[in-house]
Amino acid sequence: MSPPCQPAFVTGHNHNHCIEQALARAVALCKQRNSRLTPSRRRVLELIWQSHQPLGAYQLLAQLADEGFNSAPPTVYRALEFLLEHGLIHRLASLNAYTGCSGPGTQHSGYFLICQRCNRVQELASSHLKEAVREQAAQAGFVVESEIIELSGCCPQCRTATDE
Amino acid sequence: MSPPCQPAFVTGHNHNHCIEQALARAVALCKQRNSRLTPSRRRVLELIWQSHQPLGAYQLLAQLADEGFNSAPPTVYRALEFLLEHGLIHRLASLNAYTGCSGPGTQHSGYFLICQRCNRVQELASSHLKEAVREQAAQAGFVVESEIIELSGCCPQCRTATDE
DNA sequence: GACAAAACTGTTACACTATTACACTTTCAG
DNA sequence: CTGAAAGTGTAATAGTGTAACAGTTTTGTC
Repeated sequence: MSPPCQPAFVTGHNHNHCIEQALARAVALCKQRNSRLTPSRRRVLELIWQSHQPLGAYQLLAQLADEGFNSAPPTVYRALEFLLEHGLIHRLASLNAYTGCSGPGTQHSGYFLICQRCNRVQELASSHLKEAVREQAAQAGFVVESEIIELSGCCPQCRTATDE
Repeated sequence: MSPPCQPAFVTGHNHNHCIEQALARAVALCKQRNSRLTPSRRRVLELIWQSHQPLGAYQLLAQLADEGFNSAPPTVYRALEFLLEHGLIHRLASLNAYTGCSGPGTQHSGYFLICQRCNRVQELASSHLKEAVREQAAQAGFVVESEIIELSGCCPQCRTATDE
């Protein structure tokens, strides 16, 4: 499997690589699982990967409509459901929006950094953080089944931009 | 100021204490800040504190309507906005619902344990977790301004219940 | 290939969550 | 008392997500 996508908050980040890799991984994963990456599902995934700025369901819907796809809400929600189930995208609860998963295939919760200036999102893969979370929950006798960790703030690029 | 509310996932938890304390703290805080805890604001806070199960805006609205309050959406959203601003409640992004803040006055982000069996929510106040979060973000050059941490799973009481 | 089951898609309608805008009333400081 | 600020009432609407059902395509099996 190809390597994980480059982090969003990296200078010199070539986003075409992200898109290509994300699509290649999705095709491989679906083949491996005998799942069908149909045209509308594939297109939704592509649209989500067009940038690291998460898109809402109705933004996706509008773009699909422009391209001649069916444009009723269930179309996009079904595609999103499929992509979520296969771990190809994540839903950001704080934004009601969807972003590409940077490391599908490996089972993981998403930890997200959300820049409030440029709206880009970067996924963290921190086993350290995961341990801290589980530990705190365990102290309360709680068994964690799913986690939402979304950190909003200012990314390094926007920080240097506002420093000037 | 009275001590923080007892955690939700505690056996022998007397919830009347939670309600009384929450209201007393709210009154004190608003007095101290010259803010007005008007009847509708106060009633919304009470309704939210009726249990540790978070309530949606329209659930609150329905209860207000039953009691003869004005029952248009802005009524409850304004009350929620006020209570959020004063740190008296939290919004759970994963549920679109609102829950009482167990330690208002002290500035803090909320970390939440959400039981998927009984729907009760307990707030964590973990400086350890907070540090881990900031540290991970800092490694990516990111400055955190607000955090959403919501852990869903099974609380200790529901765990022992299902073990039997 | 024929067939039935499963998966996928199209369509309509609707439920739930939240906000805007504007008029009106109450409260409070000077 | 009076003007400004804060709070409330009301109607309309925007944004997000689901339910239900019919029709089509794909897939596995004989």
